[in-house]
Amino acid sequence: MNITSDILRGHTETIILRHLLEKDSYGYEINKSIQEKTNNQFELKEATLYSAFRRLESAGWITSYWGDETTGARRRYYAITPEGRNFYKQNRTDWEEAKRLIDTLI
Amino acid sequence: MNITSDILRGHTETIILRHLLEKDSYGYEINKSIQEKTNNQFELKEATLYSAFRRLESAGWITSYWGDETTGARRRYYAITPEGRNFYKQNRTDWEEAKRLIDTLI
DNA sequence: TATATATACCTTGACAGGCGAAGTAGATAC
DNA sequence: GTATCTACTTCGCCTGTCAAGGTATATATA
Repeated sequence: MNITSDILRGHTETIILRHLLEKDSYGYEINKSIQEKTNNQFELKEATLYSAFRRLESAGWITSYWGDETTGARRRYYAITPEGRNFYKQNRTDWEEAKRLIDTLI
Repeated sequence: MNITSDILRGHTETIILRHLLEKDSYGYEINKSIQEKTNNQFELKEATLYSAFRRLESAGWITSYWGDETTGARRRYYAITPEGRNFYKQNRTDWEEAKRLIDTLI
């Protein structure tokens, strides 16, 4: 199946933050992880992923730094901030509420 | 609470179709019904509602006709088509799948 | 040696749906 | 006579997704 962009919309940031709760990570790894978790049913498009990083960082919910890889491609790591954690929690709550609302309406 | 536009996105059409499964209806009534069902936690904005009608009709999922009110404001009634019913069913299925996916990711 | 593939990031511009704002118009309440 | 409710409509903005294109390093493979 494929989850449509419109249903995905609004969850991208929460999905990223969820991943960063566990550990600092970088775009490529986050996306691979999403694919694995969903048995390749789902992936974030690169442009979507990286534009979400920009939003999250400028909102203060994540910070970033370059990894010190001595070999291979460079990696930009992201870390969640305390504000990011709160934002994540709020999103989780909103999602539970939204699920209930949508379920009563469709 | 307020469900955000981004989470709403993609469900507007399904919500409308759901309502039309029961009976032919018109914009104002559909919106009132949504407000009642959700205890005023949620409403479709008029512009959103009516632009969704346009999409649904041009896609062949609903048809419309003017009511024969002899008093009060005129009403444009909408009826769901067989294709609309199929589309609705598919959307329901997709939603169940999407819920599961999102729940594993956030 | 060339070339394909995987890792890893980035930018630009188009597109689509939600929505604020504004308008029209008849009916009813006060 | 004026406010409120019913009922529909259009215009233009905003925002998130994504297709398409690009850069660069490392490894496998033919």
